[in-house]
Amino acid sequence: MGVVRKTKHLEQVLHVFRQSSDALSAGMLLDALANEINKSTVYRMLQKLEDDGVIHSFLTMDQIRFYALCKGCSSGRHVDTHAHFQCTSCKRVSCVSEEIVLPTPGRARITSAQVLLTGQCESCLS
Amino acid sequence: MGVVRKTKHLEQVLHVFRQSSDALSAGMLLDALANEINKSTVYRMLQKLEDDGVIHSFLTMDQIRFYALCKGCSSGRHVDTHAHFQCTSCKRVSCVSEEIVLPTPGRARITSAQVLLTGQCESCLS
DNA sequence: TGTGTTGTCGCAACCGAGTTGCGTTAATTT
DNA sequence: AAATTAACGCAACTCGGTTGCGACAACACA
Repeated sequence: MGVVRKTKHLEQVLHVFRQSSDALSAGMLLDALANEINKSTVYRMLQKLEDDGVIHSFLTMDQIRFYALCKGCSSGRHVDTHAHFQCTSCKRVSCVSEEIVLPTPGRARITSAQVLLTGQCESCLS
Repeated sequence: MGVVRKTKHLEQVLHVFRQSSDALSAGMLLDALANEINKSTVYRMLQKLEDDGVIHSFLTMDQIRFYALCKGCSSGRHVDTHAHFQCTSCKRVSCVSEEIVLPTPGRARITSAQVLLTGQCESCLS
């Protein structure tokens, strides 16, 4: 499965991701595209891009899914133990480059991990 | 603010939490109470209990908020850098006791952190 | 023990992120 | 150029969670 056709809309979405250094939610994408693309189209596209490993997603405290075109992930193996940071003031979400050492509870087999830091970013503090 | 009256419902909810070693979602609580308590009452109670520091909450991969009456948190200071683990098979969520060392991105001020591990638990593996 | 205050409850309607079914449009194959 | 079918738009839907409001009951005080 995955993305098989290069449509105009796909290019637009990828362009928005490349422009932005932050992670984006579906709503932010829709706004950025000035509602040129239908809501369900955007959701379907994000889902496919994630299946293809082009982007990865995670949730913030207010239950909204964010998507990011992360450096480490796109080229080869998937780096999924990096953290994400959301500023409570400006709501922007960014990837934290540092790797994190995570514990393995009992004898469970961990397949994925997500770390979300919340607080105030540098520019909102000043 | 916070909980100021000891109602029958409050006792029931706290009892369910004490019985269970896992974290619970609002839906699970409603089921456990066999719908004796109204949905909005449960949500309002969970919100207040969280404000009071009696329980803490976090999100799982499928965007559902879970609540836990955690050991470290209830007595004195709030330990919020412990992880949570959800089994993809049985959907149960538990607290991971080990503390985690987290990075501080740039000059941001981190106020909270949540770590979610996903995988298969010991009993679902066997 | 009775009465007033007000926190809590149940109900029903609502909100918003995300999903789905289906008929149409357009990218790719031949 | 025609056929195929992935991707699209629309509208209706799902579901976790919220809200406004009138009714009820926990607590304080007499």
